Amino acid sequence: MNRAIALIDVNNFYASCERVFNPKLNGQPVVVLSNNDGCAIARSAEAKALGIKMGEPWFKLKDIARQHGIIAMSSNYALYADMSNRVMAILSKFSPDQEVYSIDESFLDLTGMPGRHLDIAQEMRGRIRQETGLPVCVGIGPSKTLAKLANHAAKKGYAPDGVCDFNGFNERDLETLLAGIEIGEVWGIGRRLVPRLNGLGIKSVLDLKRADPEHMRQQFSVVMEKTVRELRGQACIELKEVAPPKKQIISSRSFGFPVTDLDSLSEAVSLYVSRAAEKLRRQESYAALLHVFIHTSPFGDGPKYSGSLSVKLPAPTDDSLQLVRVAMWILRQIYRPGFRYQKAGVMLSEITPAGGQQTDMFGFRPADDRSARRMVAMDAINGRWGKQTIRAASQGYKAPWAMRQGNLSPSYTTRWDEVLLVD
DNA sequence: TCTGGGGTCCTAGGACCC
DNA sequence: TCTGGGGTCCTAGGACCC
Repeated sequence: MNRAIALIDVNNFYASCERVFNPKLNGQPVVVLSNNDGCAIARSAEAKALGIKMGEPWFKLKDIARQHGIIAMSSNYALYADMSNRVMAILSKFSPDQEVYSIDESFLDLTGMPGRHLDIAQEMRGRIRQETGLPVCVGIGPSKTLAKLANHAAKKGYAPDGVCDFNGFNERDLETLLAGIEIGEVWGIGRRLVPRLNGLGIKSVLDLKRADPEHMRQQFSVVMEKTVRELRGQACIELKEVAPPKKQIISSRSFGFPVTDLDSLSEAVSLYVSRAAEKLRRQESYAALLHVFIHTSPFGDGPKYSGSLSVKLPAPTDDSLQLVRVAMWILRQIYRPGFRYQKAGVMLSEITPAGGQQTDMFGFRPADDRSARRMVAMDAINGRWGKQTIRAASQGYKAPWAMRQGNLSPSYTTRWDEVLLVD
């Protein structure tokens, strides 16, 4: 039996979330900006129609924004994460096999489900719209790559009502459709590969589908071979139903203003390490390698510097305080005075599951169990009383470098004091 | 003045070993 | 002067994704 994999994706997710709680934004061109209000990372359909590109710096858009009355919102990740959870929970009712692929996308395996898949997809759309207010599109196909492509087709209006099921197409119609889509739209074909493929005469998705998988593997890599096979309807990429633990954890931010002194950098790095360590403990892992980096802005004429260093830890750990200590040491090694730093960050890697390390023959951790108990207490207190209630002293309290958020929407769904009241 | 953040996988090439 | 061949492991960097 043909596989039927669905890809459900919220239209203009961040912009749509803002609209749910602020209907004045409906029909208006809306963009959501990245941290520091740096770049446009989400656009409503109206903003896209004005030619606003993904990732475009906001300061370059101010003129066109004024002309057309574009509304810019600072990103509100607490709100988007909460809305995402609601959408995913609704979708999970439609199939036992779900992969939450990103904050606004989910694969569902519908293979063998009774009833027309088009109807099931419409029911998903209806329930999500009704229960969250968010608009979604659904693409269905025999492989993940084709499901993604079907979703694209639905969004572009190749199929009616926001749903497209490639399994319901006959071969000729499907090929006609694929012949009209550029290869850059295919999942896994990015900026660099498009010109190389074009050079081989492969321009449309249909061309790529008709390429020889073996040959493509030789010319490119096994990834490309899988893409070609998936386009032919052969599922090569399985659904990942349980999210595997992260192999690396990054925490980094651009500063709201250039930072020059070691003290401020120390505060920032200390905060980032603590955040990364929290994520590490949440997935019950230890890290053995800590990497810290700082750099100046890559743009402009000012003097540029980029410093980074990795340190192998004496033993894998999940202890914020130990990690902060090492990070502070690294920072002192890579810091150079006289530069205007724009960004700092840390990365934890060589991650292994907790347990196993540092246990004696009876399965107990030796004396330094205090560290583990300290972290449990710290996470519990911060969970109860709010992030950063307890923290390393090196984090400081002022954070003058913190990011700018000029137009942040309230935390409608995650803070009692900001809940939207309707009368 | 102002340019995001967080991930994964694959490959090539060097180091090292026998 | 002459200087093999094959295997593994590791890392940096490139490509992609949202």
